[in-house]
Amino acid sequence: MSNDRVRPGRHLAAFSLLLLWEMPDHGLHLHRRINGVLPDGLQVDIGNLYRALRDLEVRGSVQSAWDTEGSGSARRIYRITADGHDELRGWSEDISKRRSAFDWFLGHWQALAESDGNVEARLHG
Amino acid sequence: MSNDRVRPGRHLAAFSLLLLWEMPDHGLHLHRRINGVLPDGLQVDIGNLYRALRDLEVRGSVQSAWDTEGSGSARRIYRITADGHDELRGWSEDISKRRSAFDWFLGHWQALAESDGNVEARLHG
DNA sequence: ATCATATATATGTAGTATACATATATAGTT
DNA sequence: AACTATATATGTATACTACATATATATGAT
Repeated sequence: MSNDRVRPGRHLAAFSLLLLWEMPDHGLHLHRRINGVLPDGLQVDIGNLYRALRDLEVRGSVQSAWDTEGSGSARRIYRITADGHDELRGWSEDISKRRSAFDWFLGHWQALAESDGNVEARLHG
Repeated sequence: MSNDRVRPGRHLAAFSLLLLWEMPDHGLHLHRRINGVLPDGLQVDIGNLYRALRDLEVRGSVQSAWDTEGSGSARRIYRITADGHDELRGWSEDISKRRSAFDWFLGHWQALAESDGNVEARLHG
């Protein structure tokens, strides 16, 4: 449970769940929040975010309700569920592993680049 | 250049290039080396590795040659090229960004989990 | 009133990546 | 000759990403 949902690449779901835990939100604003924490080059596509949110709702990890209060177009507000917290725990384990792998990669890349003079050349050249 | 090849998910290419920089190798042995540095749950499929190596060769990032010396079946030995080093530099930038995003994710997840008592419950409960 | 723009939620689709299954050939062992 | 291990692949369904387009409502300008 929780972990059998975790598959490679689906980190849009992970970030969505985490930010919805911090605060329930609607798609477009969540999009700004996600892209606010992601670096350039990893920015999320709004269409894919809407799809990810619907998928999360289908599998019960979030619930949504229309919000017609206030001004502007109606917004669908998403909030995380108990199942969503389970899924999120699975994501944290998955992402922790990936970060370890990336640490290994970057450590070894730097070591090789330095021994090859590449980094020295770019830093001091 | 270098960076326009970097696309999400293709980290098999990144790890292959890095390990081939450390040492030229053939597919099956490279497979063992990659899985040796990757944690459980991120293990690489051998079929996908062979495909990744052919793709790398098509775009000029590695070169291969048959090795019929020694005992056993003939092996196709791959070695990284100058273009491969360029591609690898792009990967290191991409992976560095992803690690930052993962750092943010894990930091915030832990903070939320602690404030929610989840981690405390699992550690001391 | 009407036109343009912004907000908000979607769908269409091509290319790529991943997981899991299967195929083919050669070499070594009994 | 049969069996097993090594080595290199291909087949394929599903999923993810990027980029384009569609639809509806609300707001502001003229």
